[in-house]
Amino acid sequence: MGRAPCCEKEGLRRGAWSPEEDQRLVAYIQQNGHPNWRALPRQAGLLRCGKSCRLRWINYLRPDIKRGNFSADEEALIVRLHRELGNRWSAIAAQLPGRTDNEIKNVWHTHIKKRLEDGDDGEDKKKAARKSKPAAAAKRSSAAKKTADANAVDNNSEQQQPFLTASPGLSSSVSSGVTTFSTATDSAAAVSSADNAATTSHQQEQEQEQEQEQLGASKAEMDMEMESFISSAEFPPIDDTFWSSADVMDMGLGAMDEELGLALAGPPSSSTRDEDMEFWLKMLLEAGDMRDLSVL
DNA sequence: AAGGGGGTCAACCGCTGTCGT
DNA sequence: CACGACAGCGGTTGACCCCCT
Repeated sequence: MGRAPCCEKEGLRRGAWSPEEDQRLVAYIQQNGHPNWRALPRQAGLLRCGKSCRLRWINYLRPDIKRGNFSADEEALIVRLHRELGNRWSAIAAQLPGRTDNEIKNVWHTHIKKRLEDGDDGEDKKKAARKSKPAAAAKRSSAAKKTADANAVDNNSEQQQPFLTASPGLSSSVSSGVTTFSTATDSAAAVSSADNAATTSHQQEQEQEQEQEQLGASKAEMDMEMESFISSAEFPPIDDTFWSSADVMDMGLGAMDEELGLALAGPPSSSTRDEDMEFWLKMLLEAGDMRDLSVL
């Protein structure tokens, strides 16, 4: 039926977003929401395609975005959900509060998939040692720099900075304050994944139970660690309107745990990424899931 | 010290699903 | 019912950065 191009290409900016553009977009959405992505860039005074604005907001600027490395539990959950849902990244993302489909997709292709394909312990550890610290840290700091730049642009409106780019401490395996941002999409995805879960075979359930037992289920321990971390961490200032508008205060860490659900059996309370990696590798090997996963 | 190779991530592209008219 | 507009999704790409040789 001949679709019109998503936007007129002429005169529209492409590529990396500047701090000014970020601020403009955030300020506009903060004030007006995003009832119409197509019209948004024009109304916000941005020379961007509506899709580009949407993507930028969803994947980077949204106030509830959780940045930093994925914890071992998150990766485990991704593996499990991917086994159940396939490449339905948005559905998977719906089960991981604060994570975006794009991010999960990236992590899958760059970390998890390779690890599962390799199944090579020694090589893995070598890679993990290389990746987990410097590279990842560099990337994070790069993102952080961007935020810093944005902050520098408008120091006066600092308290309005919605960006939740991870502070250095947030790059650890422990997640930052996690909230959910309930959207129609998320709900739909949650419903679809729930449907999917309902069709999960009894055998899979048994496997999951066994896996949970094997994982040691130190959930309470993890909760304590999480709370401890959050209470000690310093978060960037966030405008209250974001929290209220996003309805995020309704959901605390307990709710997050519920959302992650039984699928989440936390690792031993490891505080470093390397330890997470070791846990993860061990878990995969011991859980006997590698047979299934290697097919992927 | 410098260049190449590989890893990572943000952003783009094109397709599909949904909803309103 | 047909059509168009829009949002959302998944695959892919390109730029950037670090490590290794």
